Amino acid sequence: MTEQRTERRPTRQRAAIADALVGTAEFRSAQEIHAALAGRGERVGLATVYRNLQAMAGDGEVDVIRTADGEAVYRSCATDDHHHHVVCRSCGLAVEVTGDAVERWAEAVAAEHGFTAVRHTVEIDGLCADCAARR
Amino acid sequence: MTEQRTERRPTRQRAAIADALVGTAEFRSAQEIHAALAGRGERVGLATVYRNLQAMAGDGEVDVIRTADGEAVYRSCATDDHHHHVVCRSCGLAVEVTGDAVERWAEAVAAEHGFTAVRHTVEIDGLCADCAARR
DNA sequence: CCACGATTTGACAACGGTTCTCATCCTGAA
DNA sequence: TTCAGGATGAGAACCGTTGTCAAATCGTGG
Ligand SMILES: [Zn+2]
Ligand SMILES: [Zn+2]
Ligand SMILES: [Zn+2]
Ligand SMILES: [Zn+2]
Repeated sequence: MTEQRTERRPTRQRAAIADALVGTAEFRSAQEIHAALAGRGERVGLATVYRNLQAMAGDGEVDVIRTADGEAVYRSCATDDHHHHVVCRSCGLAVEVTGDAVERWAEAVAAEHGFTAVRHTVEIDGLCADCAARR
Repeated sequence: MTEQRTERRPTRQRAAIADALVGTAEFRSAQEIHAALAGRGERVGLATVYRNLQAMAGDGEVDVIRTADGEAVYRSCATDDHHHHVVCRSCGLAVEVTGDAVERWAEAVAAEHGFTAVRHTVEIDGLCADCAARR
């Protein structure tokens, strides 16, 4: 359960990928990040992007969720603490939210059925105010 | 927001697929279902399994969730009402759960940030009592 | 400053799940 | 029964992701 911060070596590529993630409020796929880096002149292999992204996700440096069609999208979190997201279906805008209520509910309902080592994923999506207005 | 029950034609294949889903408490992938049907002598094309499965999911007849590696797995729900699942990471056992607390929380936290047309997915996973004991 | 073992990278092949294509088969309605 | 259009199946196509392995890179000890 304890996140073991695997010792990893700092490289230009890793920094570039991390850079591409900061500042963007939306979730981005590995391929989008790869393209963004390429367009910016940063030469980074696609496999490297995938490798680093999942390494970062494993270390909890970034959040990763699955789109409806199964694609993995990443986002650098503002906080290290456990949290969830409300994502706009139209523009991708994502805000981070927390809620003890859900956390406790998840834990309780699982325990109630004899489950242990419980984890959970909660994703909320809708239309942000801007996109709703632009209708 | 209202699920429009698309008029679909009844076929032998559709029935077979629906059959393969009832009785099993675990989530199964399209390919597993296809294999199960084949082994049972039911000849159904893989594409057809995919098509029907997503059609049923669209109509809310079955639940669909994504495994960690992005594979879509389906399960016929015992109830038509909105609910969630607690799934065993080891054996796949799934129990259906509901909770007004989460529903309200999701709605509230989304509205709080200006989001509308809100939806959500909540998946809880852990080790069921049996699997935990079998350690 | 340099040599060396361990990591990391990158180009490309391979993979696996899902979707597309389209000729053929069925179904419900007339 | 006939007919128009939805449904099916076999296989190719798609596409995100992972594997391969030689070459480049990094930290370290000398
Ligand atoms: Zn938006
Ligand atoms: Zn949580
Ligand atoms: Zn179990
Ligand atoms: Zn719910």
